[in-house]
Amino acid sequence: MNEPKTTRGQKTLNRIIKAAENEFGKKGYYNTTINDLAARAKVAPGTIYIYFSDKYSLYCHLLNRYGHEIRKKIAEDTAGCATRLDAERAGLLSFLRQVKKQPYMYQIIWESLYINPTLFVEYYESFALRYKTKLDESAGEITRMDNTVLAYILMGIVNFIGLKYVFFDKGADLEKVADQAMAFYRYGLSGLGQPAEGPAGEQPGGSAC
Amino acid sequence: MNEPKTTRGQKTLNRIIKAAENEFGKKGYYNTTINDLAARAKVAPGTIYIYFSDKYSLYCHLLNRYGHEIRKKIAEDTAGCATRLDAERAGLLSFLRQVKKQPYMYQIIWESLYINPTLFVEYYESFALRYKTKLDESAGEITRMDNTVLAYILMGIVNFIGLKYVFFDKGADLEKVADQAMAFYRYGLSGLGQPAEGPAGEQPGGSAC
Amino acid sequence: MNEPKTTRGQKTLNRIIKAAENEFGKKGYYNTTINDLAARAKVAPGTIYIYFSDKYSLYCHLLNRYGHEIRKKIAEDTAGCATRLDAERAGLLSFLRQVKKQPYMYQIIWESLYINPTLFVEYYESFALRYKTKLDESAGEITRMDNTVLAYILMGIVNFIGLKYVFFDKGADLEKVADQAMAFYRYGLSGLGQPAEGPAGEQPGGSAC
Amino acid sequence: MNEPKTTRGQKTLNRIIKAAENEFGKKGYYNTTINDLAARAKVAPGTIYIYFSDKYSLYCHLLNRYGHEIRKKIAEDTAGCATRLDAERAGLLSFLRQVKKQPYMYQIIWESLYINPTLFVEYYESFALRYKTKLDESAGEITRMDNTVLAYILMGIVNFIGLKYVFFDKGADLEKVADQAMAFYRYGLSGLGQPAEGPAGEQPGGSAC
DNA sequence: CATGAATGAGATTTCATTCAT
DNA sequence: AATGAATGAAATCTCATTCAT
Repeated sequence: MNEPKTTRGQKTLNRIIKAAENEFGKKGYYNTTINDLAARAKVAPGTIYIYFSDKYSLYCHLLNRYGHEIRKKIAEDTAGCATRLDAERAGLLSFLRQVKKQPYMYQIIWESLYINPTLFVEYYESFALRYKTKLDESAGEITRMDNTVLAYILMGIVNFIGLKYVFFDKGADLEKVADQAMAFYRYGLSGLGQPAEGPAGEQPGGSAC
Repeated sequence: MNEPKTTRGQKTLNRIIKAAENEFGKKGYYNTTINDLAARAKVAPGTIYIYFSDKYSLYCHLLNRYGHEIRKKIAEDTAGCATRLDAERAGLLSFLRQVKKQPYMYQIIWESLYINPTLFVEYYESFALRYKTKLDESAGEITRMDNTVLAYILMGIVNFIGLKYVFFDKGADLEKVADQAMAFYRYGLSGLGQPAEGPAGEQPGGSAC
Repeated sequence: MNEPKTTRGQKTLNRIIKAAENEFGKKGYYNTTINDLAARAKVAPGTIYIYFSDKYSLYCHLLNRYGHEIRKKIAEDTAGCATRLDAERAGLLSFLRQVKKQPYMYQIIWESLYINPTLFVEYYESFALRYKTKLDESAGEITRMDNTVLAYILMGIVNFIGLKYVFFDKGADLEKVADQAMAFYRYGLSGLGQPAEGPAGEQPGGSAC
Repeated sequence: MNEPKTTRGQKTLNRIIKAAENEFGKKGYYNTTINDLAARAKVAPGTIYIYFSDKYSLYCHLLNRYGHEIRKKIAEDTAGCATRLDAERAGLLSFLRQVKKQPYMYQIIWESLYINPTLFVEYYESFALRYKTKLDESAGEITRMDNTVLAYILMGIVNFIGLKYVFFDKGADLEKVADQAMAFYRYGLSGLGQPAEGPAGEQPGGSAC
C-alpha cells in the first residue's frame, strides 16, 4: 500500500478502504469490480491504483487489518478476567460483538479461504494456537484430551455461533448466546441439566468481565 | 441438467462432472474456466453446454448432489445405532470420512457461501435442523439449554474438525478425533477427566456402531 | 434440396418445411436455430442436413416456394376478370388473403431483404414489372405518368396495406380495405368524394370477380 | 447510452456511432460484429461498451435517433407550406432526400422489423398517425373514405418509392418522382390525363415549397 | 433414414489495469 | 493527486455443422 502524503490523500484512501469493506463484504471478491469500488468511494478507478498496486493487494490489506483488529480487541476485552473461563467467555463475546458490528469483516475473512489460503490458515492457526496455549497452561484443570483437537472444537463453536448469529440471525442476544455456549463448553451435554450446580460464585447471567 | 440419452452421452457427462469436482475443488469456482473443465474432461468446451446451461448450473448441480450424498450416507451409517450418542458419533465419523475421501466436495460446499448463498444456507440449515430435531426428541435427557444454539454448536464442532483434519491435517486418525469430540460433546471441559465414567457398556475406543 | 426417396422421407421433409415456416416467420432467420427447427419438426438436428445442405438453403427454398405460390394464386384469382381494374382489385385481394392466411410467409419474404437481397429484388421487381406491363398495355387509359414510378406506387399501396392489415390489425375486413384502396387507386384524393359517380355498372361493394 | 464527459470521449462516441451506421447499414445487424465496429471506429472492442451496454442498445440508439431526425427534418421542410398538398409534396421530398443522403439509415430502420419490432411499429405508427391527423383535419376536402386505410396507403406510396429510388435506383431525379407521386396522390389513375387541370396557381413542376 | 452427441470457430462481453490530461 | 477514457486479453457461451452409431 502506498501511504498518502497529504490529508486529502488520507481521506481518499479511507474512502477507498471503507468502500472495499462494503463491496467485498457484500458481494464477495470476484463479484466486486474496481469500478464498483471507485463508484462507492466516489473516486475514479485510476485513483485506486495510486494507493494499491492491484485489486488483490487491496483485499489483502483489509484481511491483515482485520486479523490485527480482532486479536487486539480480544486481548483488550479479556485483559481483566480472573479465571480462564471468564476470559473464554469474554473472548467469545468480544469476537461475536466485533463480527456483529462489522459483519463484512467476517465475510471477507471467510472468503480468504479461496483467495488467499495462506492468510486464512495463518488467521485460523493463530486462533487455534491461542486456544491450545491456554489449554496447555491449564493442564491441571483438564486432562487426557488432545489439546489440539480440543482447540479446533472450541474454534468451531465460536465460529459457527458467529456464522449463525451474525449472518443469519442478526437480532440475537449475544450475551445469552455466549452464556449458553459457555455452559456447553464447560459441561457438555451431560451437564446441561445442572447449570445452577456450576462452580460456586458464578452468576447465572455470566460474569461481569 | 440435460440427461443424456445414450451410454456414450452418460459417460461424457460423468467425465464432465468428475472434471468439475476436481477443478472447482482445487482452484475454486472463479479460477476455473470452462476450457479447464473441457480439457480435463477431454471434451470440447461446447460439449459442456449440452448438459448444463452454464457454468453456474454445473456448480449448483455438484452442490445439490453433495448435499444429498452426505445426508444419505450419514443416514445409512447411523441407521443401526442404539443410542443417540452412538448415532452422533457414527454421524460425525461418517461425515469426516466423506470429506476426507472427497475433500474437493467440502471445498466446493464452503465456497457456495460466496456463489450461491441460498444453497449454502439451505445446506447449513438442513444440518442444524437435523441436530435440533434430535435434541428436541431427547428432551428428557438434556434440558434447559436452547436447542437451536446447541444445534449450531454441534455443527461448529463437526465442521471445524472437518476443516482442520481434512484441509490441513490429512493424516489424522479420524476415529480417535471422533472419540475425543464425543467426549467433549458429552462432558465438556469439566468432565474430560472422567471419560471412563461414561454410560456403562461403552468401550473407551468408541462404540461398535 | 435433396428429394426424399421414400414416403417416410417425404413426411419428414414436410415437417421440416412446416417447422421452418413457423420458426423463421415467428422469430426471424437469425434468431432461429437449427435445433429450434429440429425440435419443432420432431427430428434430430442432423436429419435436416439430409434434405438441405445448410440453413441458408432451407431459407431460400421457402422463399422461392412463396414467390411461385403467390404469383400462381394471383394469376388464378385474376384470370376471369373482365377489366383491368377488376383484375387489380382481385389481385390485391388475392395477395391480402394469402398473406393473411400465411402471415409467416410475408415476414419471411420481407426479411429476405437482409438475407438474400438478390432474391428479394427478384421478387420485388417481378411484381413491379407485372404492374408496369399492365400499365403499358393500358396506354390509352392512363397517360403522361411514368409507368415505372406508378408501378412502385401501386406496389407500395399493396404492400403497406399488407403490412398494416396482416401484421398489426389481423381482424380487418379485407374486402372493404381492398375496395377503399381501389377507390383511391382510381380517383386519388380528389375523387374520393364521388365514389357513387364511378363508371356505370359498378357495384358499390366491389365487382364479383 | 453513457454520455462522455470529455471532448475526447465525445469524439470517440461519434466515431462509434458513425461506424455503426456504416456497418449495420451495409451488412445488417447480424452480420456486423463488435470487432467490425471497433475496427472501423478505430477503438478497442471494449471501448464500445463504455458508451453502450451492448450491441443491441447501440442499434436501438441509432433507430431512435433516426426517428427523431426524420420527423424533425420533415417538420422543418413543411413548415412554410401554404396548402396541405404542398406540405404533402414537401414532406415526401424531404423524406426521399433524407433516405437518399443516408441510405444506411433506411436500411437500418427496415431491419428493425426483425430486431426490435416494437420500435418498428412505433416508427410506423407515428408516421401513419401523422397522415391520419392531417386527413382528419381536412375533413371538408376529402370525404367518405376511412382515413386510417388512407393513411396507410399514403405511407405505402412514400415508403415504396423510398425503397425503389434509394436502394435500387440511386440516380433518380427525386423532384420528378415526387411530382408524379403527387399527381397520382391527387387524381389516382383516372385523373392522370389532366394534371394541368389541378388547383389554380399550381406550377406543373411542383410548388416552390 | 434417422439420431443426437460432439465439435470448435467465432461472437459478445467483462474488467483489471494503463495512461494521457 | 486525481481523472476517466481506452485498452485488450480472456472469459463465457452459441450454434451450424459433422459424424459415429
